[in-house]
Amino acid sequence: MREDESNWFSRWEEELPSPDELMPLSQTLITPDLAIAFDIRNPNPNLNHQQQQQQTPPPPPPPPHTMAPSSTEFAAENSAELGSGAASDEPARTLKRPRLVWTPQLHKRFVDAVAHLGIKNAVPKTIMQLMSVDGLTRENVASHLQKYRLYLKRMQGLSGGGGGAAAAAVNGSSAAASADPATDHLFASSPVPPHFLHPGRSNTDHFLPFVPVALHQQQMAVAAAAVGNPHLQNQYHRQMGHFGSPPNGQFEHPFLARQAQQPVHRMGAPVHNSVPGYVEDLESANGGRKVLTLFPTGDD
DNA sequence: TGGTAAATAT
DNA sequence: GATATTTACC
Repeated sequence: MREDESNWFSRWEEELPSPDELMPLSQTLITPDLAIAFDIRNPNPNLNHQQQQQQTPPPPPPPPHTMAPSSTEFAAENSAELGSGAASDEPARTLKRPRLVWTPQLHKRFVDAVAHLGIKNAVPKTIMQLMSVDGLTRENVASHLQKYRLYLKRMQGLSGGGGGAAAAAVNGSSAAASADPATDHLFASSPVPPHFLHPGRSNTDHFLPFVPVALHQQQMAVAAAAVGNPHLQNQYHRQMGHFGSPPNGQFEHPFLARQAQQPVHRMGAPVHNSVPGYVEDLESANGGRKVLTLFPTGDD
């Protein structure tokens, strides 16, 4: 196996949903009522296709190369409580964010970020910035990173330098050689850059021409399916203030993409196409729980 | 700020 | 009961 990085990029691009496939962020879904309810001053559906954040302060960890146009902003924002009289002032602040669900795709993004940064430079903050997922907190990433590292460790141990388990995991298909079925399921969703598994070597890992173990059709299929999934609609349902929610479970209000201030440029290369962000699905499960899903789980 | 461990939720 | 994610601490 010795492909070059271009492969990654290619794959990346392929896996990235095209602007057309993506749902035009929020605005479309924001009804006047919602706008008011959320105190949205500018539901302006016209000029909201561009990210206004063009700050490009030299990030400490220089991005290895350029990742595909990943300006996708998955929004991972929770809206304030409505009517429930909870915190109705400041939005996400000290409020309890809904549990974040790491979907295969979100995880993929994570892995990609880590891969491009290199394990060495992959720290929560940086990863978070690269991922550029709105609403994603450093804690979220740190937490996930912790787990991910654990997973990698397992892989190393299992593969024992061979690559069997690792390869299998990388393929993410038959997690037969995996350590934890459940854990692997998520992690296996995205390919694990080989160099992740073998430390030692050079220090500048973030440049290692890593090699996709085996990009099998399954992988592509999975990615494609996930990306091209028509379900990419951001139907964010949630319980409004009124508890008399219809049993059918209708979408109360769309989530609001919050183009917060991203101090760091996204991994996205100089892409001018304003790629609509991914969407999140915030489901208020059985009367109370709020789960934040930043991505449709179209994966296997 | 990053990493790890414990706590809690699902 | 196990796992996933969050929170607390170092």
